[in-house]
Amino acid sequence: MTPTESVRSRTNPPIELARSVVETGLASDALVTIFGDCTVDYEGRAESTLGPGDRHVMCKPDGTVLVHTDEGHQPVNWQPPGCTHEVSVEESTLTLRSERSTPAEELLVQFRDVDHVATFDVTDPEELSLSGTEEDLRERVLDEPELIEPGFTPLSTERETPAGAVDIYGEDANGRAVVVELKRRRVGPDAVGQLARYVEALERDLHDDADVRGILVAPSVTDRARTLLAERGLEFVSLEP
Amino acid sequence: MTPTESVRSRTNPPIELARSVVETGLASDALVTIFGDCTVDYEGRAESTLGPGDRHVMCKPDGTVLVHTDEGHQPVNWQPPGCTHEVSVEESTLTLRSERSTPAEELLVQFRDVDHVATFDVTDPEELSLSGTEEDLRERVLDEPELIEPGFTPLSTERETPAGAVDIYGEDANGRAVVVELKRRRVGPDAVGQLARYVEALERDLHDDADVRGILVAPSVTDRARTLLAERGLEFVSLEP
DNA sequence: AAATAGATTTCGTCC
DNA sequence: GGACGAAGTCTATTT
Repeated sequence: MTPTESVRSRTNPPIELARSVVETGLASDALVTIFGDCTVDYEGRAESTLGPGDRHVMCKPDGTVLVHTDEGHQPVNWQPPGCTHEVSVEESTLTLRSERSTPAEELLVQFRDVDHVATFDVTDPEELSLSGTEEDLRERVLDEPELIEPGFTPLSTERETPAGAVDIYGEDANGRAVVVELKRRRVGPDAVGQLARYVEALERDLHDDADVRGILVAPSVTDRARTLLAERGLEFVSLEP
Repeated sequence: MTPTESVRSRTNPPIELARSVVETGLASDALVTIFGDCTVDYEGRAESTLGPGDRHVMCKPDGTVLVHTDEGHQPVNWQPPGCTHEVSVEESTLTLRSERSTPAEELLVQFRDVDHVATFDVTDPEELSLSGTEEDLRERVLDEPELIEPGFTPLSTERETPAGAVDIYGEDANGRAVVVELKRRRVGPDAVGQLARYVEALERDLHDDADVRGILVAPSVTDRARTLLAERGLEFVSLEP
């Protein structure tokens, strides 16, 4: 793939040429971008309208659509992967329609002016290598169980309980059952509730009246979470990710 | 703003020209896009590396950076608003560096080949108008409290408890305190935990041994959530958004 | 397709 | 700036 094949772009294209470039790009599984003055309407899980303004629209070959303004990490409107796109010209307006079912959702972008159109053939063989996730934290604890406390012995990960899968299930130096809930960031009340559900479920599951220890492992906790931990008789171990 | 002023783009630009266009765009608060074969390295709350491949990079005037592959709604790498960008050419490699502090994070994009560069002046005076949110649901319930049950009387929204603010606080036909937790989608165990915390906190707050009803209002609940509701003595009312 | 929880979640709002 | 919860969250994994 030579560079001249990989990119086709036009600045201030006539509307019919813009449509043609976009249509060809979509049909050839290219990544297509359009910049111009447009309105955006969405209807599906919710509903939204967006009056005229300059936005950058990206259509990916997997059916994703992203509409970006000049601000924010998040697109102002979008369509998730798997949607089908359709481009047309209606009354001198370049129109992009993206739809999906389950749930039924439709995105409509109408360009009063198209300033720029480009299509890109994308070759990307690489996978992202990410570290510092909760899974990395789990592996570290399994390698060094004493990070939780001396004598802690992991027995299984993803142990199933009626309340869901526990991050790490094990026992302490005294043979008491221990549920460990890992978080890579500072935690609030939600994580305490999660841990409490696991502990409750496991106590019933074991149905031998043996109480189960619950340990929340995270860099830190909020005040309210700390209070909840105390109320529920749960413990906290500080561990940086 | 005429179209010729709003877009400056180059396909297969010489590397030094690419740098110049990007730098000028960043300096003039334009939205800048680069497409080419690049590697991406991130270090901050987590760490990641991404080997060479074709990606679309967008720099927004608010300091956002988005790196998109040909798949997925989410960028493969990014930097949130507020970052400072720096572009340079090092050993024939166009390099974009984006940094922020609190937390310290850095994104490094290095282009082995630049296929396309464009800068866009964005004029966008409009705000998104969105409906079908949880807030809309709350307003509907306040307008028609009988949607919860006959005789329900809302007393306040955002009522503060030691566990956080309750969506709707009110009383039933018998004058019993009611906590309503609203969700616009089908809910799982987390929402039940949230409601349970509010009910508990309120029962203590009122400290008159009067038990408090907790009602989860959502389109539907999962099986596990339904079980948890029963265990906690909480109720469910189905309401479409 | 549903369920469950993580995410470099981001975003808004309130304190 | 921290805390808390919503989001058209998305995404991966498992059932």
